[in-house]
Amino acid sequence: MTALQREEDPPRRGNARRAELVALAGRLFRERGYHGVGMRAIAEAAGIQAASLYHHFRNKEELLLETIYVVDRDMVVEQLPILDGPGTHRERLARLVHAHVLHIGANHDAWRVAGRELRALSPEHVDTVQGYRRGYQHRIARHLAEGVSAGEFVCADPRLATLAILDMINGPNEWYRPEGRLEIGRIADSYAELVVRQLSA
Amino acid sequence: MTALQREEDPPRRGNARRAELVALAGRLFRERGYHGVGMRAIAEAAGIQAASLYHHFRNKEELLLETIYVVDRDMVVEQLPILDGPGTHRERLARLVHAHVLHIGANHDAWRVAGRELRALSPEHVDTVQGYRRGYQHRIARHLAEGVSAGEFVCADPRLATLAILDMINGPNEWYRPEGRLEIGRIADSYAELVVRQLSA
DNA sequence: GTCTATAGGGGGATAGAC
DNA sequence: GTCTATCCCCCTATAGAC
Repeated sequence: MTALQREEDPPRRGNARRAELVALAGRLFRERGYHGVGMRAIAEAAGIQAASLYHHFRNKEELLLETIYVVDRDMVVEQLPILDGPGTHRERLARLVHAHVLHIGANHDAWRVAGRELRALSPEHVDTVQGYRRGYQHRIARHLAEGVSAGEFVCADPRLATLAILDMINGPNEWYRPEGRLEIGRIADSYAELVVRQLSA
Repeated sequence: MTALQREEDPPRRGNARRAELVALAGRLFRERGYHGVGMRAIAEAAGIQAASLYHHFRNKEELLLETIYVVDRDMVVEQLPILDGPGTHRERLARLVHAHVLHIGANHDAWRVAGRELRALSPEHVDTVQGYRRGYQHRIARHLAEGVSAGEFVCADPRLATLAILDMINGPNEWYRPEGRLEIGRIADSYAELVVRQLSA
């Protein structure tokens, strides 16, 4: 976890220009896919030449990596501690699901990219990101198992139920549109309710 | 629907070689992504030259289209009629979910590609495929609404619940491995149960 | 039905000036 | 920090022989 403070050699100084370029690339990656966007297109959107991007980033993959890290690190570092907070197992799970869906709504460029373009990373970076995802998943599975022991949940296979829940709550990542019928807060409410009901007798 | 009998000019004769090449390309697309596989790589895997592929297919996209059609047409034409069969609303829904998951297990190359590479198709082909998906989705939403009327289901928003269910039962597409811990039939059983429970009071 | 050869373009990335 | 110029590779697709 602390490895993330400086996971790569180049200094992660609070560079506004850099963050700006990452956000810009993230939007293009979401719209056209990582392999569908060239360095020339990213540069053009930023109003500079392709070669200038290499002053800010080692290579194209670094742009993708930074986009994906934002999402997956956030989920483990900021959302997951909800399960260690106060309340019953049901309440804590509902709170996590709610926060998870809101996070998708607030970061949908990066989420879409993280969901689709993982394999475009190098094997080592794929491993790192998958480590985060496994951490998130395992913590939830443990929460379900503990909820079963506490008599709050009914669930034959907590690991499988975790996969089912994660696939469900990650779903809005693919179909949520800010201008659509459903406001993200309402989706978050409904999903928290559906998940808890799924785990009740 | 009948448009699919001959949706493109070149005759869809029962060509074994053609089907073989589609299956081969589908596997590569799954492993490396559509844009990550070149015509040279597909040809090499088939033991021929890249130019020879253009005797069988107009272009690269046709290879992708054929892979995706198999999945999405099957679901509407072969699986969806389950909802018109005998049984209670709960039984029919459970049967559909079960069949859906088994279909993923039996066609996981094509499913993975259909799930990830839709946007690589031309806009017209995207529309056609999305038409199938909307048909599938709307029919399920109607089933849920009818189940509510019949007093079998509890559900505040059938359309949203349909999205939640579909995201959940499409999930194994991303993580199911034939050699993994869970046999596909067991996943299908569990998911049918989870879905029905989610819709019960 | 498969081949060789090639057209024509776009890809990521680098060198070195300013 | 951005530029111009350029390298080298791979891409899809076509022409035409066999």
